Amino acid sequence: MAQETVSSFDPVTFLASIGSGRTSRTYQREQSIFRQGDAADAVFYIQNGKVQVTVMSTTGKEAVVALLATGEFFGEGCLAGQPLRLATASAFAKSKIARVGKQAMIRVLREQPDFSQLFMDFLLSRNLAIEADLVDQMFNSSEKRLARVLVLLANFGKDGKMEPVMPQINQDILAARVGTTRSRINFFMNKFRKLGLIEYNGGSLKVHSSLLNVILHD
Amino acid sequence: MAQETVSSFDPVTFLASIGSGRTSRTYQREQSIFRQGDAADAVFYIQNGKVQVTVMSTTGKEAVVALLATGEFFGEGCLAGQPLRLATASAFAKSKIARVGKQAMIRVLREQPDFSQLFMDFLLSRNLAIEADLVDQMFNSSEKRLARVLVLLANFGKDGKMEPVMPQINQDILAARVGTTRSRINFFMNKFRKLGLIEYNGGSLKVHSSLLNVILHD
DNA sequence: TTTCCGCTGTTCAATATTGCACACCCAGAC
DNA sequence: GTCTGGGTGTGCAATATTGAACAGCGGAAA
Repeated sequence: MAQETVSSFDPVTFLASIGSGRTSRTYQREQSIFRQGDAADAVFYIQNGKVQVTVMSTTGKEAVVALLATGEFFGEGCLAGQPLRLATASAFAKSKIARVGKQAMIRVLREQPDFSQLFMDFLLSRNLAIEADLVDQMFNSSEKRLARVLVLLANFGKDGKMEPVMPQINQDILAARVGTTRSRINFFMNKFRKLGLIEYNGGSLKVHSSLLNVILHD
Repeated sequence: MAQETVSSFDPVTFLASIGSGRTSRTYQREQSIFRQGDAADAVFYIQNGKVQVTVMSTTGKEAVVALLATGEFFGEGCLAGQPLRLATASAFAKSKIARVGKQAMIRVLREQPDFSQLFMDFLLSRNLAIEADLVDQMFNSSEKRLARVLVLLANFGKDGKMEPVMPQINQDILAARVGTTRSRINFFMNKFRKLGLIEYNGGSLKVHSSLLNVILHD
């Protein structure tokens, strides 16, 4: 269901025709799109760029719940009746984001079967991704989780190519994404480097996905 | 969006009218509906009962990914293009389950806006639930996770009433749901009992949700 | 009744993880 | 050049968690 329909339909062109209820703007890196606790009254669509969704705990810890790329939605929780944002979304790179008001979104989902299907495909794949993250957390040690995240990042936003990971990734961000402390991340990054599974040195990071898979499937 | 539409529409009546492509049958407690690795070619709907969805790791560990009740769907991963089941679904209590073939489901989603909306509402709320589980795993210790799971179980399948948890819950199941070992579950269950937060003794389990919330918000 | 079996209670050593420290490196600001 | 801040490399004690025992208990089956 997923792939076929997505390619046969251009959401950007479609979104442009919605008229009122929709706006579009550009965000710079680090700029927040909405913050945890804000009123939740719109859904967003990434026309271009990358967006990070994080949750802050009451104790100050931060967790990266999703890292999304062009063609993905976020903020859809409001459609399920969430009055407030449960997470903070911010541009991870310069991004062009479309905003569709909740009421407009509901109307469009009802009236436009093609768009509805596109959105549902997104929900389904997002569901799989979160579930995979959850299972990963429950089964694997932080070492394996880091290996998995590195492999995911190496392929993130790239068709099938591999290797260099986005420069804006640092050990703190990895810690939040993996769900552990920077101590641990640093420890394993050095271990992986010594083993030749990754390469880095201040400059950007290269990941040898095939090698890291060895860690994953010990 | 969620509640209003769900109540204005009866999926069972609707499902009965689909005709071919849909079947319905009863499962006894513990009976599996599909198993991890099976071909994924249908979506299921709980007309009545409770269903548990679990994932087995390659190392033999088991994780409970979802515990679903009347009115919820499962096996929807196949709509996202999953060829094989990633998890095992089994009846947690005697249950009446409707099975809708993948093709029939796709057709119905396209042709029946009401049903499509119902299903989308389910996907949205399921998304929130999994995300909540993920965040819980990333932030909280097993003690807090157990407290949270107990509170969720106390309300599971009940309107707003409280107290007695399903009898079929044992410490192994709790361990798989919380994502830890039985050692740990046993330790905290005794701790909670000593503190008067829960009551049990071979017989069934009673949970004092309001008291357990103290643990959650230490 | 006796046996068997599933579940709970309890222990414990081996590991994994956290939470802090503090030194170092380096590029950009001044 | 020097300062400074962000990121990295270490180390380490305090905790949390695992994984595996083994005993006891009570109901169901034989």
